[in-house]
Amino acid sequence: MASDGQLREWVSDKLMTLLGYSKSVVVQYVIRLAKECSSTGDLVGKLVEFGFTSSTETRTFAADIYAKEKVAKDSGRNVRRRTEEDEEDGDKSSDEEKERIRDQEARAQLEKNMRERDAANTRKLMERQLSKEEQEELNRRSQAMDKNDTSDLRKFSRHAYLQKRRDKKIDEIRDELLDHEYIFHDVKLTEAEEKEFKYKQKLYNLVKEHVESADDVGEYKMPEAYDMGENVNQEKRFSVAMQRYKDPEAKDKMNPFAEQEAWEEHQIGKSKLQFGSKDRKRSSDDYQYVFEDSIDFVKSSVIEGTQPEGDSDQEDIDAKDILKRELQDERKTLPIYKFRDELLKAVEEYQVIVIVGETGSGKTTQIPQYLHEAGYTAKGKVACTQPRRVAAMSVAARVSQEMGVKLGHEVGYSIRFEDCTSEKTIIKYMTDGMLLREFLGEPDLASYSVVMVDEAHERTLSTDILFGLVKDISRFRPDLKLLISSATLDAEKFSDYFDSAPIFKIPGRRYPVEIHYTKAPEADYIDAAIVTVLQIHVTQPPGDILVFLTGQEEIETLQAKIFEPTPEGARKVVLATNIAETSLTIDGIKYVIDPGFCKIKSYNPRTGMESLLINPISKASANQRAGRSGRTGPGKCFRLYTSYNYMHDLEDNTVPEIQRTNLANVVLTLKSLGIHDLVNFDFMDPPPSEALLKALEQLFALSALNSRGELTKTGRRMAEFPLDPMLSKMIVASEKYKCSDEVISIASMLSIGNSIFYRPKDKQVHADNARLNFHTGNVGDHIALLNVYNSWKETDYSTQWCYENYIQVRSMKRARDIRDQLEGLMERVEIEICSNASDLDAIKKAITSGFFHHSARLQRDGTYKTVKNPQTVHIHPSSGLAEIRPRWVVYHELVLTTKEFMRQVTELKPEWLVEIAPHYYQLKDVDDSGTKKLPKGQGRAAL
DNA sequence: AAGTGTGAC
Repeated sequence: MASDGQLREWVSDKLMTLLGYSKSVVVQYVIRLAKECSSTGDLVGKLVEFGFTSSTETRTFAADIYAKEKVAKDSGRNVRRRTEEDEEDGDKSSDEEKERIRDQEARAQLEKNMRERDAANTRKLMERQLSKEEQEELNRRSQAMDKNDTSDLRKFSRHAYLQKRRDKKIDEIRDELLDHEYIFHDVKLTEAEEKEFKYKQKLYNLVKEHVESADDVGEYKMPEAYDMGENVNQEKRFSVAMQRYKDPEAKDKMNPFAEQEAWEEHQIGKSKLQFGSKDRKRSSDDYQYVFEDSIDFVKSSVIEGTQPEGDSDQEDIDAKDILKRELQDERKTLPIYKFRDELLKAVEEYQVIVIVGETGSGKTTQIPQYLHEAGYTAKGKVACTQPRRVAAMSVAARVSQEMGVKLGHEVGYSIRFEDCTSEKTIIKYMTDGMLLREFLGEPDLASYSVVMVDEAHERTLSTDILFGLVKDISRFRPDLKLLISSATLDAEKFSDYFDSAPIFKIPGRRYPVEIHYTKAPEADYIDAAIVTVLQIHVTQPPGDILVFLTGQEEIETLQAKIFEPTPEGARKVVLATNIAETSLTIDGIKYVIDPGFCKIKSYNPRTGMESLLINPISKASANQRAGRSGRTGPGKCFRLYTSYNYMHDLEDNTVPEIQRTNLANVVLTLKSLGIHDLVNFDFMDPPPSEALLKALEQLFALSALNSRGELTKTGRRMAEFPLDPMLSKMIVASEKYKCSDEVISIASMLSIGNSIFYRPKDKQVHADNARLNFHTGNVGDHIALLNVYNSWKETDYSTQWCYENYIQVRSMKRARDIRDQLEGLMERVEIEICSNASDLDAIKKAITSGFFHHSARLQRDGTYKTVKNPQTVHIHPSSGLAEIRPRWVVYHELVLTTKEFMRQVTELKPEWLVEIAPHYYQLKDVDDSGTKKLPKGQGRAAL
């Protein structure tokens, strides 16, 4: 054992440089010191005397030792023994005992602190008026205390414990290393020992580095929630939507929609929960995993950037203080400005022009203004369609600013539920679906002089139909100018479709993107993605990573608050679905990882079944993804497939939606526009004729079309509703059953989809119970939805009520919007709104009038068989009737997931089918005589 | 006893 003098020297030489505490040798020594001291402060003084600096660490150290000394009575051991015993179980348990005592102390202290704070808050409350949020927080806290709910406290102390434990473990390693150095510094080690020592040293340095930087900037920190309250603030809403114009570098974008909050919180909660457990499971072998299993990438190509020369990237503007003149100057810096005159000349010369404008070229904001300046608005409005609502809004807002007019006056936008236009409006941004609706009221678009179909390459259902329609009217309206704007890849195709229309190219502002492919195909793309993320992290310069996955299940740990700025020096990894392909832009992304898959919905016209399956993406999609890395600087895209795969296995373009969807609604729309010959309608990519026939057949059965395929009065009324024809028919039929009030509520709820109820993983039982409340009496899922809507209405559309019943507020608000719209349309089709809530059969008959195609009958084996086009199906387990299994059911939709499921199911009396749809069902279809051998209680007698 | 790609009217 070293003398005190030696020890002192050793400590100052070795330990002080490392600012250590709890080194076992020193612990031993200091414990002796501590015994002589009467307080922590006293001990600190002694330590400083001894050679420690008077730092926070020293004070913490002193407090730690002092407390330990009070608890532990064992102080007589020498250095080596103690280190050895540390590894023994017996000592561990006593350590744990100490931890527990400390844990308890910490909890008691915290509880005390919280009570004190609570009391202080109460005093404050009496002194001043608190804000609503503060009051809520206070209430919540005091409630938690009242209920003696110590879960928060436990969490807190557990957290503190883990933190301490981590520090302790790090110290242990360091102690070992120091001991090693101290004892063996002049002893020759075996190779294995040497290796072990080196490994521990490396480990310690890594961990230390990590811990030190994590306290500062090394880790991504969850930002605080962005709270906007109940009422949507227009100014804020637009300020967010227009962020990209204000500051292309801005990284703190915020969530524009208040109602999104609850849902997001729920989602974040889910991901947090799962993150913990996943992390634990893997942590043991992660370290080696990274280095052993790396993926070889081949840099294969570079997508060239496009940066017009002399282009100062000054999009930085602040809407409030900047003069209009400066806005005008800025317009001139856009790549498109140089092509202004050329473009206007082309528009004058040709009726249809295909514009290839890359991102950032300014086409969407500038072209309509150029057209206005050139006088086209004198002859009629300029329409510009967008596939997304937010785009229509934000672009309109920007343009109105540039033109110095109020939004909604000369420049406006029109989207569902929101018409921000007036008689003055000459430039109108709108969603493509909205223009399609306008066709119904104005089949020649007489009030427009120019129609610009933007983002045409996205090939949404609406744009595809618009193509056919605008091409058609352009023949008898030579004064109507058409601009089709698209991405590079399929410009030729658009040109061909529009009778060889000239292609006008405008460069954008894009940085080059390096494309890397894997050398060999990867077996598991999720694993490959993880490895690639780590590889990028270790080998590549700073920049955030975007990973494209197919679904929520894969994402799980999605960081919902991706819009927050990345702390300096940290790297952010964003896991997203293809929502990040088009719908939102995340700044700071430098690396994209593209596993090459996405989920695609497809429709089988033969069975009428929809399915959502994982498919390989298209080349266009892959390039779109790659492009996401080159927005703010040169980027890199890592494709988790080989270049051979890319060249030979991927399709050029994603199959357009029109070829993989139920066309009933499309056909009804076209028919109501007077287009009879659908088979010869000029689709850019014609849908399968089978799908068209199926749609026609369906509409005929719904009596929307007569036997000659002409629109009937019912059909005309149905076309007024922006709904699936079966839902429209249900509404039209509700007139007869005098229950239109209930039926439009049901229709609104059904058209939301299956996002009404939610089941947090930790509260599934509660959520299921809450849901069952709406099913009282086994009324069926449709009536249950009605119950949900009406209950929500009774609570005056309460958000709190939604939380209590595990219902998504966002979906409910949407349902209310839709219902309001439907209510307005009822007047147009002259259906009186009348309520008949007590007669459930009447409501069910109205439902059956729309959905009689979707009937199924129970089989002996407990499965169901659809009545027409027999196929085996099952009631979806989320249905209230899943266990009841009525003999006859009508269902809303059929989805193929793990099985063929009927979603939203209601019991049906078979005679209704013959009564309501005699042209579709004969008595023999609903005859039960062939099923005599059914078990008791399910036989004929049940009828 | 299950499963939520993305839009739009």
